[in-house]
Amino acid sequence: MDNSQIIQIRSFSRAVTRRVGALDESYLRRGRPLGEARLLFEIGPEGAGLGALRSRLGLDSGYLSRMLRSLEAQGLVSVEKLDGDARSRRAMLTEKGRAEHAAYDALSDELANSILEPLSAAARDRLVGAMAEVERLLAAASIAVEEEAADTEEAQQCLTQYFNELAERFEEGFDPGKGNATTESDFIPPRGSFVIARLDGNPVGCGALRMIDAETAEIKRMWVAPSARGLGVASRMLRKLEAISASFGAKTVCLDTNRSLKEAQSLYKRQGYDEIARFNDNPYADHWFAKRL
Amino acid sequence: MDNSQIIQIRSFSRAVTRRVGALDESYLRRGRPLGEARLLFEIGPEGAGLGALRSRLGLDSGYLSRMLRSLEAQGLVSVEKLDGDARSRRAMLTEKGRAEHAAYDALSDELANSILEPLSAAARDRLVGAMAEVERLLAAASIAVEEEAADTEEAQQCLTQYFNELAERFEEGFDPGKGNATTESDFIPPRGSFVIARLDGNPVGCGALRMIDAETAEIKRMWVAPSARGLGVASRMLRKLEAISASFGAKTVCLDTNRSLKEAQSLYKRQGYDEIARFNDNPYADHWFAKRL
DNA sequence: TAGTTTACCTGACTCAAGTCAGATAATTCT
DNA sequence: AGAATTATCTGACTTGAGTCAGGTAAACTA
Repeated sequence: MDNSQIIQIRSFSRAVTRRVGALDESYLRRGRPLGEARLLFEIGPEGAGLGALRSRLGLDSGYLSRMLRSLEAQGLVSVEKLDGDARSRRAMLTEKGRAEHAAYDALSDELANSILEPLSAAARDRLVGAMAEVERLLAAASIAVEEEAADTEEAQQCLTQYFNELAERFEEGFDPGKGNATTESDFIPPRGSFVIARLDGNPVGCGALRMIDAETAEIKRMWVAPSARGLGVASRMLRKLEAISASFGAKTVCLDTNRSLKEAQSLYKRQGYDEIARFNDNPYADHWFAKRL
Repeated sequence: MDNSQIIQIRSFSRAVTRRVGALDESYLRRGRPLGEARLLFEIGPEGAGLGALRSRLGLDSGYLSRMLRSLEAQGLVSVEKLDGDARSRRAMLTEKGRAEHAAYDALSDELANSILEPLSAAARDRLVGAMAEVERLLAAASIAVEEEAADTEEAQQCLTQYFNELAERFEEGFDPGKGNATTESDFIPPRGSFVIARLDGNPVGCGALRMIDAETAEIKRMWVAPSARGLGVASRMLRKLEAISASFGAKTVCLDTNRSLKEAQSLYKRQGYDEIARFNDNPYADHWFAKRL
């Protein structure tokens, strides 16, 4: 690993916690413990269930309860029984609580503004652009690719989005039923596998493989959500699927793709796949690739 | 102010404290209170005077003392009388303390590495580049331009660097004495003024003005340290000097510049200065500018 | 040389943050 | 119906972080 990159990251983290970290401390500035301020902020104008608050803020139930009593005593929050379940409760901001919430909001805006204010318009654009880039790439770095079952609701959501996109992009349209001998039951180990890429728990991509014979795996269903493209998610999924194929005994991985999926073709070439002759009768395939593991 | 920029900054700060903030919490991971860990880290392999530690970490003297006793008890730190002054003391890491310091260092590296690891080489470059840009522009945003006396040691250091640079850049060389009727005593209010731009307390630029008659101010000594160029420091100093000029009753601000200082000329034009006829006999001046306030 | 200042230390405190072991009431399971 | 589970609450605790009011010895100042 490039050492100068590590040094830059450490330096960045120091600089940001020093300069932008002040933004967090602004919560403190309204004469309230940080914990209560965060809680007030997290409850928000719409209110929130106590369970959700506990898990989002990572609080002990006793601790949460005590802080809520304190906020109630300050007249900022009311806790009401609501749902069908009379055990679970919901915290809501009172009138005064909403005003307080708005004040924190204004403070945060003000602090963000104080960062922009000294800069020229051009420098502001550059700063905001670079922040967006950092945020996006930090998100990319926290994407995890894991083997999962293909029949869960989330897997199905990925596949639906994948099929919708194919229908939109293929010149000839796309009908999932047509000439498609593969089903999700092919993606169950050890005859196949299914991976999902997740960002903060939410699926942002999927990919599948099935063994077409003892030494050959076929990659299918490679899809990345539009919001996560350009971050290397596809190649990470591909590498994961190749590793799984190898563990199933595959010596070769092959796949097909449509002429309209240009990015996919260049990805496969970049990852060491060579174009080969047609090896199946998929009516939507125009190019066929293979790679020896 | 552009609201989408403020939203981006707030979103950035949330993302960064969540993802990189973990880097700070790594200090906690060695089963030691954060305060002690920070202190250990700040003492560093070379050791540090207690006064320096107090000011750098912003600690109460009693608090520091207690933490040092605790680190001593753990065998990580020794505190010795050293300098001439037998009251002041110096904290040094023991052998064990240095090992602990190195362990924190390795932990930070590891965390930085864990951010890079999932990314492709191209994405790493982009992330690190964007981090450098953010860091640089956050620094720029924290630069403060203030009116100060021109005869302090720091002001003199700025001017020395300014003159050295002129000597390097002017084709004809530069001799501060030659044809230079202006001295620092001209930069004392209300006949003149001097501003210094500081980043974290360190001077990174200066500029001066003197009134050449009741309604005309002249800008002199505009200089920005190479490390702080391209961040809009010069235009901020210029605006500050114009505001001061106006408060002294000036209706017009004028200045001269050498043909080799291209950035300066474009800055003045950008800021609304028009080129005018020669108004002084400065042998190093090739262009003359003026702006009505 | 006596008084003041400085650099550090000690003890006694406060307050925030968080943990843990039950208690209580509603709900679900058998 | 009775037992187990769940969502929340209460009380008793620990630990960290930090403040404040002195105290001591060395160094400076008039």
